[in-house]
Amino acid sequence: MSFPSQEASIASNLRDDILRGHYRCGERLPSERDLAQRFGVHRSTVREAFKRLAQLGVATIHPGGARVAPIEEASLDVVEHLLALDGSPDPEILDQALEAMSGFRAMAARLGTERATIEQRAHMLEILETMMRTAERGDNADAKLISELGNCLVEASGNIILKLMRNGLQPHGDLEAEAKFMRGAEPNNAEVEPLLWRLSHAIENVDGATASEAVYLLSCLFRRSVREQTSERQTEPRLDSEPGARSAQGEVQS
Amino acid sequence: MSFPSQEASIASNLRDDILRGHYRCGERLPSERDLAQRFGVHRSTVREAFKRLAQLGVATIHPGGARVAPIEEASLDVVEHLLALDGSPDPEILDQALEAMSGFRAMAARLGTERATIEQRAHMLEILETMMRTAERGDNADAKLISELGNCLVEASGNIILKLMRNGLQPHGDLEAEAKFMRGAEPNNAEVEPLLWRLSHAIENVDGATASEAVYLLSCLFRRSVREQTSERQTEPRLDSEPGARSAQGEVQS
DNA sequence: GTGCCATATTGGTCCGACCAAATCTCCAGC
DNA sequence: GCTGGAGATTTGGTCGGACCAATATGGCAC
Repeated sequence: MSFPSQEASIASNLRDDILRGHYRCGERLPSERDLAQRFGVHRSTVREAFKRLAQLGVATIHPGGARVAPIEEASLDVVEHLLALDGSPDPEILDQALEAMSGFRAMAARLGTERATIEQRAHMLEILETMMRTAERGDNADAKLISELGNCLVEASGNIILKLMRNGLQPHGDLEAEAKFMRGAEPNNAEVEPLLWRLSHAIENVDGATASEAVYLLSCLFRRSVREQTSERQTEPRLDSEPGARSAQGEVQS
Repeated sequence: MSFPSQEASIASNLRDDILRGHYRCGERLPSERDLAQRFGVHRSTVREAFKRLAQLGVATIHPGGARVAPIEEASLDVVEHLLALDGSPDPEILDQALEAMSGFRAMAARLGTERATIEQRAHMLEILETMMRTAERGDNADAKLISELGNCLVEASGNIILKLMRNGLQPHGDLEAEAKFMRGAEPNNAEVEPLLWRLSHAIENVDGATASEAVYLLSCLFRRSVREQTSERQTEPRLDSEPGARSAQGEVQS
């Protein structure tokens, strides 16, 4: 609770409220003095939180009052918080994130494949081999592995902008973070294997276009699996992890 | 000068200094009190600037001092400022940005093509037709048009994450902003035309993979042209626009 | 109802202060 | 000479209060 500074926790509160839709876009949010009183802190602390929100792109500050910005104008960095909202992400947002991740990996595959060093190429093939073995055994593919492969590709691309994009999609370089959302994904091994094979060959042959296509399709298998699983879970009662989360102000959502 | 608040201008100063490499990564930057005195403002103003930098990901603040963060860990939002540094962007960064933009458009093309409404599809084809006419006339392709096409594709994808990524690559939704860097690009029309043709058909036939490939190659033509032009310009003295820019602290860059 | 002006409100900045944690300094002890 | 640690210093985090200019608001005159 006191781990992060008060400023940080206030910023998080406000950010999440905005992302949750508690304030309508364009609406003025409470004044600094008001919020300071409400949170029991000094106004300057709230101001610092506001600066964060402004830089995050979820609010704009002008004399007369701070207003909520349309989410389409926010920073990529909001994705992380969008997915972490209320403990478990909105299925629609999650699907779009996985879709974007698929496209992003495809992009990284193209550039990374064409520019990888010998060592990087070897590492990628190694990861693919692990995935193939997993598939052959009939086990579920590990989402972490494809995340890691994506990271290798980004690294191999040597493109700083790609790295920055990844930061937004997969904060803290945390493989787990994304894999968590894909836990339980069970893509069909019969579909996965030929793609792994195709990808390996593309990497060996420095064929960016083919690698891109294969990675995209591969990621899409995960995405589809997650989506199916999510829609299943939606009908039955939730009984998995995150006990006690979602106790906050609750489901306003308008 | 006074248009932005003091906080904003201080934040910009520090940000640019960091991006320029004035402070080495991991190095402690001056204390709030120190900077406050140096800029002639109160400490709280500097603090607010620091919060921005922290949210931008170019610095981390802990008790004991703020430190410069490795640029690979920054937010995508730094790209804008990286390109605007010293008036004219570093050729290497510019090339990477155009490369990322190419890959990004390819991603958008895939998703956008598959999901566009009739109207969106028509609009895209319209833009392509304009480009074709330009090419047939033998005129230089207009970078703005391909930017606009990219925006249509992003819009058509309906993917919020893609929109957020675009914000980072092409701030303010400003078509000009990116096109400015591509001014003078003269991709070979003989190479451009068949790609335009291919792309049109892919959009009509809702063929995401082909559209993606075509858009990528198309964007790469622009990129290549810009790169060639930049390397040319590097040898001869600059005599184009932006008079008086680049007078700042200059080329430290270590 | 409409237009305008006085007033309350809001953000921007400043001053000065205290605390806890981190950093640095410097001297004792090995 | 090197090391370790106690103490002084610095640093960020927060607070209280204050002034200004721009904005928003309410109410009054038309």
